[in-house]
Amino acid sequence: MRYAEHMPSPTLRERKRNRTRQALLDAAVELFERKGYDGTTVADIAEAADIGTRTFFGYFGSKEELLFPDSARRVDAAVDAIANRAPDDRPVDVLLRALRDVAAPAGQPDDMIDRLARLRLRLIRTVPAVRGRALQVQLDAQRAIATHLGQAYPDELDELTAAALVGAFVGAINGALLALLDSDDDDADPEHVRQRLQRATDVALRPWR
Amino acid sequence: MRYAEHMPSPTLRERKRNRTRQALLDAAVELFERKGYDGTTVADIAEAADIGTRTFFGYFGSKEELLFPDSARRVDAAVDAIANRAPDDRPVDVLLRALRDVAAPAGQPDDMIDRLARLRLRLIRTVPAVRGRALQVQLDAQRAIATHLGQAYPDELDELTAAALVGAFVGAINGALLALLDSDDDDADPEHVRQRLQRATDVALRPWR
DNA sequence: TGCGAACTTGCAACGAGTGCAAGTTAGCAT
DNA sequence: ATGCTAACTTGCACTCGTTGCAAGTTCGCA
Repeated sequence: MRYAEHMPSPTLRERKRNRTRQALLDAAVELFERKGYDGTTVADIAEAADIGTRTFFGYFGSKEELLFPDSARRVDAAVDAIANRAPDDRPVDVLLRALRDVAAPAGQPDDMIDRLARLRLRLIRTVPAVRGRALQVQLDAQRAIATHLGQAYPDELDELTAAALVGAFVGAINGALLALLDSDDDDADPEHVRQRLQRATDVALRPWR
Repeated sequence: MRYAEHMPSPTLRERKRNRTRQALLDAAVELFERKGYDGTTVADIAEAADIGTRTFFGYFGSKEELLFPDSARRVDAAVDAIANRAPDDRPVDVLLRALRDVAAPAGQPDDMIDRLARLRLRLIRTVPAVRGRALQVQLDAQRAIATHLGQAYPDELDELTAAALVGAFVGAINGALLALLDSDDDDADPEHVRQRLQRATDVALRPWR
């Protein structure tokens, strides 16, 4: 598929680097949960991970980036989903599968990842800076997906239509999800929520099918 | 309609305040154009408007806010458009009119507003912080419109579906616009841009007609 | 065993944003 | 007019995110 270069961590340096990176993530999640996002400084996180404050920025470009550590991998997964389409797939089918991979990338369920996901969701709702960053990450993913989808169906989708299509789907899901989040009858039934979401986006996107 | 309280600027204080606010906006636009967004400090802007740096934050909550000075008015216009719908309008029709009002609020064309709009578009493309803020403003507008649209058609749209629908529309337009903007790099002619925007929304919204 | 590249770190600095306290000024009732 | 109050302005000191720079340290590899 193409993640061959991530599997073996051969060099010592690389292993150390990964360990430090993970330590930063763990420390950040723990501190954000305990003292809140704004109540936690980058210096706190660095100290908890036992590195110099300055060094933090060699690992993450900003404080917010800690909350979206795997955005690149997710986009890759979506792009792969487009590349590996079946010959008789329609653009909409491919897009739906790609979007599923962005939302929940393949891999064994991991406690720490789940914890991060929940934390992220809460912070997106409550911290403007985090919300802003989330929207930017989403936009980047959207752009990448649109480009690849357009290239996958050059005859049926010009660049513009591909971008509009992807925008509509992402926007619909995003809007529904947002509404769900701030009409706070929150996370009761994960399955029930999924169905409501499915129904809402189905109605909204019917014209595109 | 409901902007009665904005027309007369009776009190001296209020007039002065408006003047200072406008001076800040003018200074900001001029400086951003001349020295770039990141090359301009809040202190620069305050000095150019002849007020103390500290006072700036009594007028705008942040540097980015300077670029979205009328966001509240725009949302109001969209909400009004929903309230003043014709009895036989379909949700989609209403939504279209509301979105048109967000994009270009009614009022006589103003040079300074046009200049600001162009500057904003350029900075959204080039400055991440501005892009993030723009997305947040858009999201807020989306939320307000979805709520009111849902209330206007309580029988046909539940909150969730309304949110998904609005999200799909906005997402489609946004996606198309984005593609258009970063495919071609020109932005000079105001009329050319308008046509381009028209074409993008046409493509984006075709499926709904 | 070295040598160069990559990494770490402290320091100084800049800019956004905020709380506070002291001074001004406009609005308004008398 | 007079004076009281609320609103506004401002400087100061401070926190925090972020960056450039100039050491020093460590690793990979020939």
